[in-house]
Amino acid sequence: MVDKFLAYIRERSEVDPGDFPRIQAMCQIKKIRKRQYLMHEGDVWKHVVFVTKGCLRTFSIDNEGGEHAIYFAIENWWTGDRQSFVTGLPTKFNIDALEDSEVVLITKDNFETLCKELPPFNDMINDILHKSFISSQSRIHGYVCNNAQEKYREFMEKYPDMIVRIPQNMIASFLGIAPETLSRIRRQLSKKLL
Amino acid sequence: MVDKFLAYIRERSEVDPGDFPRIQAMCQIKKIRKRQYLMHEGDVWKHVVFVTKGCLRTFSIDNEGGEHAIYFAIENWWTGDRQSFVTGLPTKFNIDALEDSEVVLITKDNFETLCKELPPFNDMINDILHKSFISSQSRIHGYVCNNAQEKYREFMEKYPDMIVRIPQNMIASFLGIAPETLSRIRRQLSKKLL
DNA sequence: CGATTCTTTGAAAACAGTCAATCTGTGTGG
DNA sequence: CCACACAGATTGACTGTTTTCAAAGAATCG
Repeated sequence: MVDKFLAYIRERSEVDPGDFPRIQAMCQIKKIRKRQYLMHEGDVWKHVVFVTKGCLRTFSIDNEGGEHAIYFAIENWWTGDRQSFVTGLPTKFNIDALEDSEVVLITKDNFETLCKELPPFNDMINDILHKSFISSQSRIHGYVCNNAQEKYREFMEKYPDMIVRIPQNMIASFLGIAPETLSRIRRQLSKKLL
Repeated sequence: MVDKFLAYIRERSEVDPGDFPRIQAMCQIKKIRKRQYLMHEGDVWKHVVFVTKGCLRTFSIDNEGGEHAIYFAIENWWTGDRQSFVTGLPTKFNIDALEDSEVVLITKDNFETLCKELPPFNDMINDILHKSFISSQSRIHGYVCNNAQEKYREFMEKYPDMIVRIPQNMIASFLGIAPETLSRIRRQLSKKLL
């Protein structure tokens, strides 16, 4: 399934397809079955992860043992922990699979080689970083300005493909609200639409 | 006061000081007095902004007219609206000065020239972008996982220089809570410390 | 089908928001 | 220099929302 990754690169960058075999040689495929972990809190994370199939959840565990979803990644999304990747410090997060999934892994060394030797690849990565930053800014904006109901509506609009695949209790945890609260919000919204 | 900006570049990058005059020529200084605006909602934002003095607040205004602080920038911080800068769309935010301030402005064209022609400058910018992204991730983490009191404690630890300069009602708005709530949290915390 | 996981619902408790009044410190103009 | 206005902080009473806990219904999977 590296093909999906190469197709992504073809679409998003000016990387010469002649370099694809070289990229492919640096890719490692990993299958993760539902409920299995890709990353554990405390790991030092040394890979870049591209999802080719399934759905992964990044979450943290608080002092009371509660899980908080931070990020979801489905096909054609990236995941991992950039902080740990960049700094070499152990990660505070966990990543597990919500469905049987498949990812492409690239080691830090290989990734840096690609960035250095294929400028269009590097441009693509910087572009992604840019967009990720802008989208995280907009997410912060949502946390500060929106109440629970507005957060949920925004989530629906922004990630319609996710809403149908991800359990509600995890969406609630992503939004920073209790699952019961989300259930009640959904009831209110469905009443409004009648 | 471009000096402060050049000192920042010297410290954070490998840019050859021989290029400093060239950078300086592209910088425009702007003074902003307390309560004045640097950016208005609806503007298309075409500058990069580096703060050399004072304190600026980025905020949005909701449908009921309430202000929500999104971001503060003091000396040696960057501000502006990257989304508008990159996409050319009008900004949803306002920026005003909380103190008499001074900033360095670089136009988009000049900024792109610098990034293209001075690779170490470009590296510095990418590094900043990286760190900004990581820090916004950690802020999201805080919004999802922390209650009001924990958010405030985290803010104090992270930005001790800001806490003494920024009015509490604006910190409250930054944290997404009512100013009265913040006042009560502070009382609780000060009791605990006795 | 039985077990597990997820969602919904209800009632009570905890929490945060609003409104209004008071208090404090700062700065301005007479 | 004083009086006053003003912005910001605090407090109390009240309202409304969200969480928590517990239980009962769906849905899913082996």
